[in-house]
Amino acid sequence: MAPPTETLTAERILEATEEVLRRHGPAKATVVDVARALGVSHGSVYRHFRTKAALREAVTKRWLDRTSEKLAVIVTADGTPGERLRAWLAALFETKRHKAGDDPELFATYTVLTEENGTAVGEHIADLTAQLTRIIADGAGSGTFPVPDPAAAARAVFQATGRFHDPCYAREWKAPGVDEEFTAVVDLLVRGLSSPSR
Amino acid sequence: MAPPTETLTAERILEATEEVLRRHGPAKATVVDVARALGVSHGSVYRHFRTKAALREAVTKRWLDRTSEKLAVIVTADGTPGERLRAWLAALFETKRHKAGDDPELFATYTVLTEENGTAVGEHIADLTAQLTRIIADGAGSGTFPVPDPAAAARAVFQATGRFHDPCYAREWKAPGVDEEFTAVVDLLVRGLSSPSR
DNA sequence: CAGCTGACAGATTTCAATATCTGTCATTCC
DNA sequence: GGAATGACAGATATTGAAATCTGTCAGCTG
Repeated sequence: MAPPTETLTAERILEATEEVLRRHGPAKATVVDVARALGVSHGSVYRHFRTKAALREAVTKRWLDRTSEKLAVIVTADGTPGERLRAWLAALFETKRHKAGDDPELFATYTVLTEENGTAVGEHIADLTAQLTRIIADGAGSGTFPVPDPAAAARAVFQATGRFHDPCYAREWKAPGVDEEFTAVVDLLVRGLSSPSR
Repeated sequence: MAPPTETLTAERILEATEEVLRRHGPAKATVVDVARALGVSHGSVYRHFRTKAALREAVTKRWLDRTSEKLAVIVTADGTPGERLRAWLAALFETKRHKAGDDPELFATYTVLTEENGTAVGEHIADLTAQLTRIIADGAGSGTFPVPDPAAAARAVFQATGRFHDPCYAREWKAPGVDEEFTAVVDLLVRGLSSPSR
């Protein structure tokens, strides 16, 4: 099916793995399937990834990184810290909601993968909170967000908005009124960050 | 095993059901088990609950209501709205964390039950946000919390603190530093509620 | 010789036969 | 007569034997 003449690279294996996951789901996607899709023996896959778990972790990381990269643009964009904070949170919500809504099966698949890969998720969350920290630190510098510890504030904001980005709430993202709820939470948080009484 | 001479009541059945759930877990707890524990035939259980699902829902509701009742006390307690809000949120966290930590298996069991019983959970959440609304409305009346819509603010606060009461985060409640994270989120929210700039 | 293959052992999954459970109801018991 | 029983049909769960998969490695191939 895939051209078997190209050299076998980790990237090509990851590509094929994602395709196999999309087709078969997380429970039935096997290394043999991946090898078959690439027209090679499964032994060759093990040359690039020591175990099936490592392969799944790599493909998970790849998926999470795509989100991080998308959001990174907003961190350094124009606008006040307040605008960027709102834009960043809205983009995070929108991205996740889109992924969950467009291809629910693939999203469910990756949700399973993230559950079995605490490390990759931890790093992803660290990435995202680092981005948030930069925005809030900008606001701390300019006096918009008079917070003593931007990193702690970023963690708090990230956790408080979990309902709008954590996969465990995915099924509620299509309910009517979520957008109002999202706005209400973000407003409350921005107001909290902006409050000078510290 | 249980005295078979007492009259069979819905409450006794619920009691026995909780015990069977504790022993066997959500997957292997059967109506026959419950009947056996009560020393009656399973047909008798069906006289009080139309289906197994109804029985499980009733026992779930009972469990959730125990939490609601505990928290209701704080709503009408002494203290400023700010103090009561913090106390209420802390009690909610503490109660859940205790349940999860003391008897992890029973907690896991009830987590499964709540997942299959959207309705009971919805009502429970409605109960809790109503309690929160009363506290915030008090604050709105006294000027402590100058919010235009206490009910909306209550929903936002409840959702923003999900990480500290939603069972899907239970495994993180024993991590070091959660208390600081809880405090950070609550501080941010209280500051947001207290901010006069509306 | 670097990369790929395919046979292999042990672990895991599938599948179909078997057992148990759910929900009903005619009958029994007090 | 109201409450409980237990046999029953269809649905669901368990089990163990057979099939498949994971991870290794000695040897093949270009």
